[in-house]
Amino acid sequence: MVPLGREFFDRPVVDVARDLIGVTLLVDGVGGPLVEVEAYDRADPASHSFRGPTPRNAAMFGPPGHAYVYRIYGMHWCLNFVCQPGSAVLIRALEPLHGTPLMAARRGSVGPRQLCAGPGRLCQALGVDLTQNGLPLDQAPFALLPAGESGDIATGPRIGITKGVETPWRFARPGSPFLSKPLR
DNA sequence: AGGATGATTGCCT
DNA sequence: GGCAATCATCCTC
Repeated sequence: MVPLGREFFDRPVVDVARDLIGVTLLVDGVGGPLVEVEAYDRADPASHSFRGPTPRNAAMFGPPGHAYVYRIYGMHWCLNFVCQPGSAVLIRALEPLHGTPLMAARRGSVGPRQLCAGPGRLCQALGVDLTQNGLPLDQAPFALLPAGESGDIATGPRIGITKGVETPWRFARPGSPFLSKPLR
């Protein structure tokens, strides 16, 4: 198994995204196995990095294996894992397994499948905001635990974008009840 | 300096 | 299924 340090992330972003399915993400001990992610890279019109570095996307051009957090629609946070320069993996959904009472307290009264199904919901459940932007993923508050077994992985078009809509860079555990949207 | 937009979510019909 | 919320960012003038 490839260790989840810098060398894991210093690879083509699509390879990293695939390999992240099943990896357990914890933020201060709260989290679970990733079931849905998306890849974005420098040559991709849907990516924040497409038009080059700016203050907001600076972390995307920093070292691999760090967090890139940004605010979307003026109200939600989205968490990414930075790979090679200008590329990152958007963390879209995970299976709530560790610290679920704290997740529920943060998310309000929603069912277990709604705790971390979507990038904004996941950040709310795990307490992610701008204070984690740029932090290394191999140190507290983050922890990444290698996947146990590599099950099936489905691919499809990414969600919520208006450019690059055909690019099939969404990766998910097929049939998982914890996805933001179903994917075969 | 001004305005359109967004890697979303939840509430309404 | 449709649409409002809500505001920092970034493009255009």
